[in-house]
Amino acid sequence: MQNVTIGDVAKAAGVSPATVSRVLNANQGVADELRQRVVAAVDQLGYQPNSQARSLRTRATSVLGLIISDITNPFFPEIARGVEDAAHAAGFSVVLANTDEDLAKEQRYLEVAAAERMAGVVLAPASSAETDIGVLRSRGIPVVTVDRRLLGHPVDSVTVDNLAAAREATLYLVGTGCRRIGFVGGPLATTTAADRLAGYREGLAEAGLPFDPDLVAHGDYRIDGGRTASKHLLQLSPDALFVSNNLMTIGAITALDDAGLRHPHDIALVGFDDQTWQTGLLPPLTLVTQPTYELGKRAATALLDRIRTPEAPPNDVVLPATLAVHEPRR
Amino acid sequence: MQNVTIGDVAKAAGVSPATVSRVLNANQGVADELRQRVVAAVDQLGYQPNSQARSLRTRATSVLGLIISDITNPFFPEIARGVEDAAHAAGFSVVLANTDEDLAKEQRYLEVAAAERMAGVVLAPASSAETDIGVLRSRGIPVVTVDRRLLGHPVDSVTVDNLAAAREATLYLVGTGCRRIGFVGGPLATTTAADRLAGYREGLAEAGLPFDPDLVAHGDYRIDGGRTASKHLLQLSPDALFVSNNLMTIGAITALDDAGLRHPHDIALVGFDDQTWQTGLLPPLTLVTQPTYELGKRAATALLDRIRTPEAPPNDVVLPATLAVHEPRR
DNA sequence: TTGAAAGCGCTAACAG
DNA sequence: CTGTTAGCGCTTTCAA
Repeated sequence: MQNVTIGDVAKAAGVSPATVSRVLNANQGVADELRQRVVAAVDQLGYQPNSQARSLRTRATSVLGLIISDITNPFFPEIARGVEDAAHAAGFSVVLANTDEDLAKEQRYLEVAAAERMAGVVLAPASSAETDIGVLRSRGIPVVTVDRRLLGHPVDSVTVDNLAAAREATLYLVGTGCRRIGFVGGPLATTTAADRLAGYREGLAEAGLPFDPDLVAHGDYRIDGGRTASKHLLQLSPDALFVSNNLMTIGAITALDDAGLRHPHDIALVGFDDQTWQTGLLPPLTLVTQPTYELGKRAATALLDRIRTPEAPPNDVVLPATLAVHEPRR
Repeated sequence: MQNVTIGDVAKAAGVSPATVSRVLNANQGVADELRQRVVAAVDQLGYQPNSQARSLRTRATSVLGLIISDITNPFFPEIARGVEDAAHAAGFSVVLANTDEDLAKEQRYLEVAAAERMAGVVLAPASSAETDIGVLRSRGIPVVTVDRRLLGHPVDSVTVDNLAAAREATLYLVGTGCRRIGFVGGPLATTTAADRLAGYREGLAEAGLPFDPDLVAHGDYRIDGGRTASKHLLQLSPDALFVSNNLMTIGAITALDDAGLRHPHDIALVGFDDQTWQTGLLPPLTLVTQPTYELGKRAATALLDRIRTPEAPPNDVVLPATLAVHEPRR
């Protein structure tokens, strides 16, 4: 029972291995009687095809890579879930890897993907310019970037309209009367950070407000970075803080707390990314909300499409991010 | 450049494939000169061994499975991260799968793990009694359960002392003066739910309080389940609610809100699992805190150990869960 | 419609 | 220390 091979099944069914293979892969015609004998033998022996051997022969695996910065960042589990659901529905497995925004680590995982001959990779690149997908490229392994784009390469991507969303959020704050809006940005190596900053600037411009570089501080998309950046900005007594990702929003809340400020009474606060903790807790927060699960799901389906038709022109899917206003009285 | 094989490298280095293999696998002695020629050829050609071929030959893969209920439940990303960090440090990749506590889905993923000849599986079983790891067993694929145990089979496990933690939390509530403590439990098919319930009962007994079955309601470890169960219990006007997992704690908070009750003023609330949202938000909550990352990491190392020494006796690692008291004034 | 045979890329005996 | 050879389990021509 240890290791049933196709040969064992063939013997048990009184046919050749080729016939078993044909039955298993729904190939050609196989006489009904033989087919039934094979099927019977398969589940009598509990046979499961060795996918290594199959891949070796067919030069195709059914494994996708999912390379993100950190599954521990609450933004990513939904993405991962979307990717997996789509992948598994198509008979693919997904291998997860965390880069921690580290280019070297990212590169190592790209190499693993190449060595494993993965069918394709969904990637949230650590850097829009420095991430190098050459290892995959040269082996014909397709890549779809998710959440972030890769500049300079024609790669499929599934992202959100960060610029529009940030612009809208900024205009919303202006609309509630804010004039000195501090912006907590992300690592500029990512397109999300760049786009959100651009949206903030556009919003300001559109409202006729000046852009003050001092009111911008960059964090690392993590709690502490958001806290530090916010603390810094709070010294300049802004009347609002627009924080450009989920974890940094938590950091900002902490910074407000540290400074003895309360939102929405003392200062306006707009964050990014709806999360579980939003439910019924804290004073509700106005947030830019992304269709996270959808992002992952679309990325996976785009990748699967690409695997089927490698030559189609690259495609950028851009989903809307919407502002969810949750401000009580001020 | 498309598909460099070991033969190409051998040719380029002027040696045999076997020698290249020996260099790559740090086998035996290879003369320094040859070794250098091989190394040079490898990175000149950008060669990466085909892991399918290697696995086929060696009958060993470097892929671990991680089968959990839902990566979207904030409890699991930390586990996943712990597993991955340990796995990657040992040169293994990890394939993620979500069962949604569905036995059929779980079974399918176990079969995938078998078909892929994974080196081992870290599993949070959907049911302590009904989950059947026979597919893996019969193929000699080791399993370590994490967070939950599997009853009736000698399987390695890495869990937390749920009983002790629940008992402690219950005693804590009694200590603050509570007498009618409602318990929101999880799906009894899981050992965590059973153990936590047992701990609650022990705590009650130890405090000399009666166990009232009416004060127990079971949810499904998800937000809505927690909300419904809490709502139900609140009708019996308990003076405390002890909620046995993270998502249901959020549901409970919502239920309190719905009922116009405020913790800690109107009712005591103790939850499970520290989470990001705990930081600086809501009125702080007393929580049973688990070493989640550690749980994942230990599970992976236990699995890797088991892969190395399949015959060692099964081992149950039990980590402590601690009560983090965060109650302001009432 | 079915079977025989070759070969995917690698490693492990076995010679030398 | 190195090369030759066989074969892991599968699919896919090619013949019959």
